[in-house]
Amino acid sequence: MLKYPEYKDSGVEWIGDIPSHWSAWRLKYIFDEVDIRKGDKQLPLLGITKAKGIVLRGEIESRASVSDSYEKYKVCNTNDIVMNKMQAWNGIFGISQYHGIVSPDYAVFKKIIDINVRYFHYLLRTDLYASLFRLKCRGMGTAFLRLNSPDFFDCIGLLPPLPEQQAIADFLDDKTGKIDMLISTKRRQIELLKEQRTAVINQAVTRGLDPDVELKDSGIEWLGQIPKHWGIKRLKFLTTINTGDKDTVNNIENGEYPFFVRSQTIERINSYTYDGEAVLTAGDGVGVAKVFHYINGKFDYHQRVYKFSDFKDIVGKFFFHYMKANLYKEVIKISAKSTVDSLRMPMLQNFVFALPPIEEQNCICAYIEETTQEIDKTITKAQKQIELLTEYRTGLISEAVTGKICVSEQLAVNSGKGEM
DNA sequence: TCTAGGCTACCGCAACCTAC
DNA sequence: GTAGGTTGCGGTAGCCTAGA
Repeated sequence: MLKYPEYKDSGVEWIGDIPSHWSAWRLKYIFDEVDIRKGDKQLPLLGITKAKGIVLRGEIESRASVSDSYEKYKVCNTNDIVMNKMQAWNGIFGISQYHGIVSPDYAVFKKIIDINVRYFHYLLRTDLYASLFRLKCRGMGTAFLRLNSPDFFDCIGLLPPLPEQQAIADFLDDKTGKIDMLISTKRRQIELLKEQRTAVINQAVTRGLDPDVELKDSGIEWLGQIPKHWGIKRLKFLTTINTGDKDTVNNIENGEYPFFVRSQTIERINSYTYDGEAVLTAGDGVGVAKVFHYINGKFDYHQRVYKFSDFKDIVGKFFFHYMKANLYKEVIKISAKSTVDSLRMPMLQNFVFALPPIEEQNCICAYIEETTQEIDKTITKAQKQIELLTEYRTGLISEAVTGKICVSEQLAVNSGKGEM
């Protein structure tokens, strides 16, 4: 990366050196606050996210309520900078691409000198500025951290010559666009790998490993066809079902044994009520038919967690994979919409298993473990690549907007000659 | 007495509301 | 205008109680 030929002390400790031809101005000389309240329901309601900046509220998952009356909502125009006062310390700023309205708790700023707003979009969202805004926030030590407009105006903004602001914004649009595309490709790859993983397990536990095997109708709608030599058995003939007797509060930090509660998180405890091979699943809540654990050893479990153990004619691991792949299909049919659904014991006891001979079950489990291990490795690698790309993106933006790197050779040569 | 159905409390988050 | 209280929502977990 190129450097500028000459740097100077910015005079601001937290900024450090800046290119010698750049300026540092208080934000009050760059922006003014606009507070227009129109109450116009025709205008789109906007929100801000860390990832995307300003977006239509309908496009984001916001749990916040919306007031019946829009009288107090603030109007923002295209190219206005909008700040979520309560989240400014987290880099929640954005340049609006819309003419719309925002929450009364947001602040809307309009430029009062000729600047490139996209440059400031990048600058104000850096970790450097997020840290500064956090220090400036009122209400430290309380639940309410807010950056008020006077404290925002009091901050120093870096001001390269206008053509350079444009060049930095163009450079970052180009680079971050490419990085975002790469990240998006990696995310899609992870999604596909997860789908592949599910499909591999599903196929193996309901059709076996031989693609040419002769099939028969299972007689169960959601199960469809199964290999001709497989049997059908109900769960109650394959395992014993129990529930635990503990509550989540019984967990002990750094306890000796695993403690299975209703969520995916495995707590710790110093007691154990079972020692052996078992499969566990949440008995109610959102984890129903989604949260599964396989264990072979000592553990304890919650009063609303089902334990399946003492397997007969079925291998524990096969039971685990089969339940994880198929139980949800059955639970959906009986569940109410409430978040507190409960597995009905009769449904559970009569849940149908397509059952290969024990030897084949072992082969299927070995195949699943070998195949998913490879898929998991690829997923981990892709996740690591996303982390690295995200870090690179953050670093690149930070270095470009603070002048630590120069975005073009021409700028490096001409620096100092540009004008505001 | 035990199990499990169902209601409710609690928590975190984010925006709205209002007293000062 | 600001600070801090309130509200709504989704998720998690505790409590009460009817029925076996």
